[in-house]
Amino acid sequence: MANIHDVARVAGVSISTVSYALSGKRSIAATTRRRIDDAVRELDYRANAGARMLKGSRTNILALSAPLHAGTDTPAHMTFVLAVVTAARSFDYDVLLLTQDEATSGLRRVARSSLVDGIVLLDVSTTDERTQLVRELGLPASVIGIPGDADGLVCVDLDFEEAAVMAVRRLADLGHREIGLIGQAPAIYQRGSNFPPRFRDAFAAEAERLGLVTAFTPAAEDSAGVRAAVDRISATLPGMTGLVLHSNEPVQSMILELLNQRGVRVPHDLSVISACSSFDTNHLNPPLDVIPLPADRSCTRAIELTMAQLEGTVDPHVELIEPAYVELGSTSPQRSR
Amino acid sequence: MANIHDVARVAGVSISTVSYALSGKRSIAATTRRRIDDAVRELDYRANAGARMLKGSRTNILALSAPLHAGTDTPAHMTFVLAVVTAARSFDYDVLLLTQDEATSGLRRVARSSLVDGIVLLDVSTTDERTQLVRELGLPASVIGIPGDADGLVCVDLDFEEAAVMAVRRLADLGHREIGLIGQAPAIYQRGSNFPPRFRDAFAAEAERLGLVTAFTPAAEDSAGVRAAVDRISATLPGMTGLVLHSNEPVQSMILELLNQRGVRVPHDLSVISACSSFDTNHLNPPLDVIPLPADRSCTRAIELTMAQLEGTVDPHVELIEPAYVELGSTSPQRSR
DNA sequence: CTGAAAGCGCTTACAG
DNA sequence: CTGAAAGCGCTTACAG
Repeated sequence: MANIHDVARVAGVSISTVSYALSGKRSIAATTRRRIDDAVRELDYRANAGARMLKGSRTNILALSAPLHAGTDTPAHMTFVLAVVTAARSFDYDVLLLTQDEATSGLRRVARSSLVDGIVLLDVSTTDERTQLVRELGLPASVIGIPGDADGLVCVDLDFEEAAVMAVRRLADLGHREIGLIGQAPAIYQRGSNFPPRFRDAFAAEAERLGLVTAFTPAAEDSAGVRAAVDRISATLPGMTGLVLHSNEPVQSMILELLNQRGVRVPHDLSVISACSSFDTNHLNPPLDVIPLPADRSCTRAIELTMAQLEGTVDPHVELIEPAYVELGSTSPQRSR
Repeated sequence: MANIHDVARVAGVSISTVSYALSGKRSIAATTRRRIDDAVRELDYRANAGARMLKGSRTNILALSAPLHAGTDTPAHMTFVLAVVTAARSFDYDVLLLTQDEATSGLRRVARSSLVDGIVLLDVSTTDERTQLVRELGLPASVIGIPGDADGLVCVDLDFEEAAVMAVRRLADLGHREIGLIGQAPAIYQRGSNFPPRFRDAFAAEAERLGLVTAFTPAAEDSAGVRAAVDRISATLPGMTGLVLHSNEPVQSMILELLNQRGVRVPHDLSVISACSSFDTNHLNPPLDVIPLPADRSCTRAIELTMAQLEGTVDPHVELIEPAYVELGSTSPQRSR
């Protein structure tokens, strides 16, 4: 593999000039620059990563801790992983993938050996041992999601409360007075994932504030569980004319099919909103109004904040991403019944 | 961050002794070793990754090229990604995740800058530009899957042909004479993924060899597509008593529910086999006999072969993983009708 | 606008 | 069983 001395020799300059030409950190005569560029191309030169890390004190690598728990929506999870990589690359950073097995030991290892310049934490639970470790390590770090104790951390997440408020108001504005929420699998609410209860509680609070009648049920992810959830919520709230779905794609798809089988027309008989979904609700039948879970925005912001921490000091804080409402025709004004 | 000089000072030895004590590359007096271990613990020392890369000419990092195409079964894909990371870690290797956007440029970049010691390619298609690049780069590399031109490459994959043969023989042995295969989404067979046609063609060939009557249909992944597929195959082969499913979990689940709705009992009326599935078919209703797609074995083997390439020369070759048949009660002898 | 040189933190022959 | 020293390939003050 060609090194910087080879390039310098071919270009007829010193290695420092080569280095400066490539980093752009000082001005280089046009002709010199051309000779260097030619040599680089001729030799297919790229600066040795190890040498850059050692000397430059920047590794240009980020650690991504992305544990995949049972019950996690894998496609959504993957969307976040890819969004992190894409965002990191836009800052010329590569991403080292750390998994469940090594949740804390792996972070400690790559941090202590200066393999990475920063850390991104995915899928944090209310109590997550990784958060304490990140505080200890003192490395730039961003958390996607909000742990129970966010003290001293930089966190980014969709504003799930505001998303719930938005969904409730949309239905209320259309005249619906009895609205339901079908949520995630029951286990999720126990496991300590923090956004599902955040959404559920804000939903209930806003509905109460507006004087609406509500019902909530979780939904297990198989067809029996989905059917049971729909039965349960219909029984609890027979007059329900608005329904919010906070669940993964297969579950939402099954719910719509079930409604269809039972002759419930969307939105004629029931206005339905898909909340915090990371997939394209245009592919559902019918397409659902959606408040998207914007993985790209969360991840881009998390990477930006990590980069900012590398530069100067960014004070620890929680940054909530404003939700947006996308109309796709699955809600309509309440009809008199 | 403590460096090797700090450790040497605290332990009262030279840095070379520290280095050798940590690498185990020469014998160290027990008392010396203890002093070094204590110092390492006290200082929470880990060798600087950049310095090791530079001097040691090993980075202990592998690049994983894992493009996520439209139509890819994301949970299966994620299973492979995690299995690669786990296997790599067992050799003290970390994994750098490269995505679709940078399919070739990213590989070129990390290879030319000596950031990685080797490459693992996931989800290769019949014609895949990454394979030619890998040949060019001359870095240790393993391909999971089999590209059209495997020349000069080290490839690992489940023996899909043998899996198809196994499924057909199982049904034939039980006396079934008319058997069906429901495959992946139609787009998959066009896109150039190579295992779906491999499975389909071997299924047909073995059935013909045994004098069985067969029908094949792809299945789009929504409920309408699944229903259409089941209708199609029932119409083509009204006497069908054996059915093989080569599809993702939601599709297999929908098929079983559809059969149940139509009063088709498994295995009483229809023997069903789940083929090359990366999920737990015990969670289906009913649980299905399965020929697993063993992501862990493929990935472990791919990593082993990459490590072997790092050591000496491993000749390019294709390595097929023997399929296994797991009985879970979804097949039974054909009844006289 | 350019170059000579120090030094980042290791590993590993070489020497004893 | 241990140490002094070279050198991996860069980046970046320092100097002109």
